[in-house]
Amino acid sequence: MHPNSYFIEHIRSAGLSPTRQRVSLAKLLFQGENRHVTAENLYKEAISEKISVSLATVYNTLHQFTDAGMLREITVDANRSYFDTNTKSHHHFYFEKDGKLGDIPDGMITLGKLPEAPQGTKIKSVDVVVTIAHVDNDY
Amino acid sequence: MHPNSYFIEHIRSAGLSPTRQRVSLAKLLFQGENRHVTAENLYKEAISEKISVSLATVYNTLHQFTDAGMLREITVDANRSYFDTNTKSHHHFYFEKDGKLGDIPDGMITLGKLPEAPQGTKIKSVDVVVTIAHVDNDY
DNA sequence: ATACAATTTAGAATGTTTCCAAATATTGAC
DNA sequence: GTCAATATTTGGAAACATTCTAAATTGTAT
Repeated sequence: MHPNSYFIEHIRSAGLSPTRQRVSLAKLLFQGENRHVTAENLYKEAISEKISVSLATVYNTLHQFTDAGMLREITVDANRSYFDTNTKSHHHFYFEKDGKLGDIPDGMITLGKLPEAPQGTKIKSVDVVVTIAHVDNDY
Repeated sequence: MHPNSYFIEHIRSAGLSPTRQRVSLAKLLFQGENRHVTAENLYKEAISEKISVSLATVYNTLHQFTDAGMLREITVDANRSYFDTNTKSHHHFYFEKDGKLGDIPDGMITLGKLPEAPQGTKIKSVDVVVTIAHVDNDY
C-alpha cells in the first residue's frame, strides 16, 4: 500500500496542489486496481469512507485529473460519464444490465487501418465499446 | 421522392400505427440520405417545417423507431443521444467542435478478433468512435 | 503571521430526457 | 360512417447528471 506522500507527489507532478480532497480522492482512485468510476459513485464512496468532500469537488477533481492525464474519460452511455484510471489506450465492455464497465484485454480486439483526420484536425481518440446485453430467449 | 404510402407502410410493418406525427417524422428521417439526428434537432426541424409535434412525441417516436429496428442509437457524447437512420453496422467520426457525426466508410476500419460474450449474455453491438479534435498548435 | 491566490462549497441554474394525467386521435366492430 | 375501446399525443412537471456562482475556506509564499 502506498504512503500518503506517493499520492501527494502524483498530484504535484500533475501541476495541482495536493489539497486534502484531492489527496483523498486520489487514494480511492489509484491505490488498488484500475477502476471505472462515475462522479456520483465516487462521491458516494468518499462519503461512506467518511471523507468530507462535496459532489462539486468530485466533478472538479475528476476533470482536473483527466486534463492532467491521470484519468481517461469514457463515453458509453448517453447519460453518465465514466472515468478510467487506466489511461493507456484500450477498449471496453459495457454491461448494460448493471451499468458497469470492463476492460477488454489487450490484443483481444485488433483495429485494422485507420482513416486520416481531415486538414486542421487530428484524431483525439479511437474508442471501441462492446455492449453486452442479456440473452432474451425470444422464441 | 417517396409517396406518403411508403412511409405509412414502413411504420405499419414495424407494428406501429401510422399517426400524423409518426408519418411526418418518418418523412424527415427517411426520405433522403442517411442522417444522424438528436431529439432536439429533429424537433426544431419539424417545427421549422410547420409540422406540429411536441418534443415528448419526438422522444417517444425516436425510441419506438429504434426498438422497431428502423433507427440505431449512437452514443458518442455523454450529454446527448444520437439516432442514425443507417441501421447497418458501421462506425463513426465524432467532430467535437460542432457535435456532428459522420459515417466511417465501410472497410476504412477493420476489426480483428472479437472477444466472446460471457455466459448468458450476448454482444449487442460493437461501436467504434473516432473522435476528431482541432489541432491545438501547442509549442 | 500575513496577504494573496487557489480551492472548496452549497445551492442555484442548465440541459437533456422521462414521466404524468388529461386531451385527442386512431382503430375495429357494427 | 358511428361508436366505443384503445392507443397516442401533449404541456408541464419531475428527474437526473452536470456546470456555474459567489461566498467561505484553505493553501502558499513571503
